[in-house]
Amino acid sequence: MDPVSLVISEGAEYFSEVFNLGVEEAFRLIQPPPREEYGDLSFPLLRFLRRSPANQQAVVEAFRGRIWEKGIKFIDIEVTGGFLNIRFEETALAKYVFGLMINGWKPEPIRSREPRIVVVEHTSANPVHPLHMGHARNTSLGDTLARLLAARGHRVNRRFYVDDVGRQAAVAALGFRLLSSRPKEVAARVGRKPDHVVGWVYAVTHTALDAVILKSKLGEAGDDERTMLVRELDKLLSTLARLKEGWPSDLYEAIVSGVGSLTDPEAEVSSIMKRYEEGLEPERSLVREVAGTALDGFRETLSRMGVDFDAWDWESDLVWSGLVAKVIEEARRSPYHIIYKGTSALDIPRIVEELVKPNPEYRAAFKLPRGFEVPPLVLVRSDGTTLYTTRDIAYSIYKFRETGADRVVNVIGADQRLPQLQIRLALLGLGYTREALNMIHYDYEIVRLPGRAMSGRRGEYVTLDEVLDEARQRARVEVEKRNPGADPGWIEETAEKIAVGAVRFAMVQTSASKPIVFNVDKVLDLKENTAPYLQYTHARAHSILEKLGGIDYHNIDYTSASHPDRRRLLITSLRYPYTAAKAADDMAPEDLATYLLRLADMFNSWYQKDSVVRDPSPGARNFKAMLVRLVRDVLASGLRLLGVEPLKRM
RNA sequence: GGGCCCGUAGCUCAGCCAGGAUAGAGCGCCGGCCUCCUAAGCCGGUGGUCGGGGGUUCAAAUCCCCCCGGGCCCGCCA
Repeated sequence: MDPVSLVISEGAEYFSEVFNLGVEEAFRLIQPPPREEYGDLSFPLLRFLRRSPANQQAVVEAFRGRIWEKGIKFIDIEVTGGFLNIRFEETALAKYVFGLMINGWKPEPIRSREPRIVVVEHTSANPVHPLHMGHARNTSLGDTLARLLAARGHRVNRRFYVDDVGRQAAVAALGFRLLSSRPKEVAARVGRKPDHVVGWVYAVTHTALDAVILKSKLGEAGDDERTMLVRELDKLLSTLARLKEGWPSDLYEAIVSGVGSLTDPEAEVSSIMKRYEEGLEPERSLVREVAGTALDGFRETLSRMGVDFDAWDWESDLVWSGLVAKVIEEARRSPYHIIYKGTSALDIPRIVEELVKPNPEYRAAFKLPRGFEVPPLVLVRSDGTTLYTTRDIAYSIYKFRETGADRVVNVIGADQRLPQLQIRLALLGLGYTREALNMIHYDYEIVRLPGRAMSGRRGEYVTLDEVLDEARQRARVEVEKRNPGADPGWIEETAEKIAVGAVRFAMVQTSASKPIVFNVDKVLDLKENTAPYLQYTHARAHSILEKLGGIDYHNIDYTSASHPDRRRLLITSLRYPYTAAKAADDMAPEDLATYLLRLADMFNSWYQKDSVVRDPSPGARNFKAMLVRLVRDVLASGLRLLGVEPLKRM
């Protein structure tokens, strides 16, 4: 372990013992001071020492002793302004670290002392339309979280929940039934990406369905209601007109007229849903194929994004295997089971009153809104089919059981906060206490189009595919400009890596709680965007080392470290293992992103005024080269955690 | 009607959860830097009633209360 990480780890342990707080909390409290002259690391002593001011010096001495024991003696510890400040003597620090590097050490996140099994469920888009920019945020966040946690030493299991049982899949299936040809055949005939084809069929079917239902309402509406309905209908018709454009008109007509000729369209959809849940043919094969076709498209896009899953969990399997029925059965026997509006439900309000409120630990864990009032959670529809929330209860249990997970992280939009909370409360009520307490809803705000949200059922979205393509095109122009005559294959590959990096970074760099209004130019302006900047900085560092050829390890002038810019770069680089570890603990990828940008700024600034290759002194040159290598290795490691490919040339 | 999230420089955001050390970046705008390690870069300048008002504290962008603005959620949809 490098000395900085070692001091931080020791410090966390020591402070946690002395001040009687959790190791993780102490770990988090060790921070870089706001101003450089205070030191390299700081700990807010005053806050704790106020209880016993007498032993301040004793604390410092004891801590110093502990660090010395570990062989780190090039360190200065003092207390100023209530903070314990730590400063490293840079010459010895550099010698120690470069020694590690020469022996093959590379900067990596500090590994957790308590490795856990963690499930990260993310993306889980309905298999009825392509992945759009809203999903891009989910995917980028989820995959980055998974990478971060894995690098921290946890055993991570990535899962995609295939939502094929609900109404949406049934609507898409109805569309294909009206086309009376198989989804894969339609996709092949149209010659577009399979998920885009499914998305179009779904949008046309859904919109046509809504139009038909609206028309029938129009007949029995009063005058006031009528004008509103007419306006609504106009909107649907113009949506249909938009959807018609650019697609084979016979397919369009087949769906629209097909929907129009249904005597009871609502019943048609319900019947597909019901028969699918029961596993009856031909619905069973049809819905599976519709979803499977969309999934083929997902996999293509996800693989471009560098995203992989350990498992694809089909919602229908949970139903067909009897797992959902078992949960419903357990619910029926539970003391919290009630009949609500004539059907089976869980009495969530009573679970809150009787289980959560009296228990401080639960109260903290569930963070109930103040005026929390939700109706009971209905488990089954009157027609016997299940509801999404019910199936998700079963799935939540399944995720823990299947993997032996200590913790399950669900990356799901903030709009689903309430249902997610309901599911956790239901689990608690059913006696799945451990699961309820260790299921985390990692919520993020949605990505909106200017003025409105993206809508799958109206086919109103910007797909991830088109954004990636557009980004690649823009990147290609830049790469060609800078590398005239380069191998076209290499150019294409590089442009793709820049495109993916730009998109992923853009989705992850602002904290998840902020809504993003999607702006193509914002994400794709490679100058303004910061992932290409980081890739560029990495390439720059790499090319210096290449130009240099090799480093003579026996001739390094360590006194070079005292130069302020180099010292700052050394210290900042060595904060990486800690920063990445903290980002993993806090599940805050944006912190890592910010750190990498700062480091790159520092490096580029130094680069401009302090040449490596042309330094006449071999000792200084070798020192700088090692420093460049350290920075490059940090950037490479950090970028990989964010799913951004570090480039050697661009 | 109730609840949750967001409001910091012209724009995009960090800092808030765990109150303290002179509020930070990027973009934009203005002015400079490529016979020299990749100018997707660097240097300098410009720019802030931290949405508003109270309160707690030795200390508030940060904690509490009220208000304003924007988004989301309160289904036998997902």
